[in-house]
Amino acid sequence: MRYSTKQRQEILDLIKGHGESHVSVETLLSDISKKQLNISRATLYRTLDSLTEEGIIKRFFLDGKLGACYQLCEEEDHNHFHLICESCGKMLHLDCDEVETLMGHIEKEHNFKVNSDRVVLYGICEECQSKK
Amino acid sequence: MRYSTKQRQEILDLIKGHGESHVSVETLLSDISKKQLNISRATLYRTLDSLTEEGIIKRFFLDGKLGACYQLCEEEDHNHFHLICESCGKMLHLDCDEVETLMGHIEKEHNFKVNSDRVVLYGICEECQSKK
DNA sequence: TTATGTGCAAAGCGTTTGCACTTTA
DNA sequence: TAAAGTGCAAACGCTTTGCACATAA
Repeated sequence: MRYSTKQRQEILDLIKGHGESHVSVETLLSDISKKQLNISRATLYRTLDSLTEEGIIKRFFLDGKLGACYQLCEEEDHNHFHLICESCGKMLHLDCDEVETLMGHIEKEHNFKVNSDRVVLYGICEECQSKK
Repeated sequence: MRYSTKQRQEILDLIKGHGESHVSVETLLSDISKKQLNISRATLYRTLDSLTEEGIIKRFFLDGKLGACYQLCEEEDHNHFHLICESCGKMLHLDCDEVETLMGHIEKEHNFKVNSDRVVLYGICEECQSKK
């Protein structure tokens, strides 16, 4: 049985506060100190682990960036990919027929069952393209 | 100017020995000790860094797996994605029209320029599917 | 011979853990 | 009050770095 503690609730709120985008542990620690919450590093890590195990948040790593990032899991009733801008770090959702087509193709023709939840396409977003 | 040393050559050979698949630092260290090569950890890490900077190999992280993995960069004359099996770790190449279609779609309709080199789709390969 | 690479050991840094204490249900 | 969570500090594991020595060009 899992207890609902103040720390757990506050950590989840912090992550929710970042909406759809990912948060690093570093950011969470700085959020914690800014808001003067009493949450130790150990509790933060332990809570992130259990939230991940429970499927409430998910963990991933950005190439070139040290340390894990987390974000809320979404209700998935259909496949979609994520786009992450290599320049600004922004995350976008890619949720269209072409994704379904590719997934279907890979499953049928390549006999590989893709876990779309984990698919991240890196690149450069519109804004960052026009900046240069 | 970059020197061509015995260690550098041996490290590159080890990576080449793994062909298209990725190698962890841990694996390289065990290769080194098996073959009784005189290469220190520090040199390994420094060499991996410089090979990465030079674009000869590339580094990436697998979710859930601690530590970096490396693999040879390929000559890319066309876009392709990688498939990595979450169960056995095997890497496959996905190089077909559907990838081109999706890339074109994302670029035109979503104004996002995908770096296909970094795209990894995780899932379960044919063999591992039939094992269960 | 001088710029670059190497080895060693120590330090760095994100993360985990042991243990005593606190809180939840 | 029993099971689960917390805080602290120490430990861990991967990676980086300072420094003296070795090697390539």
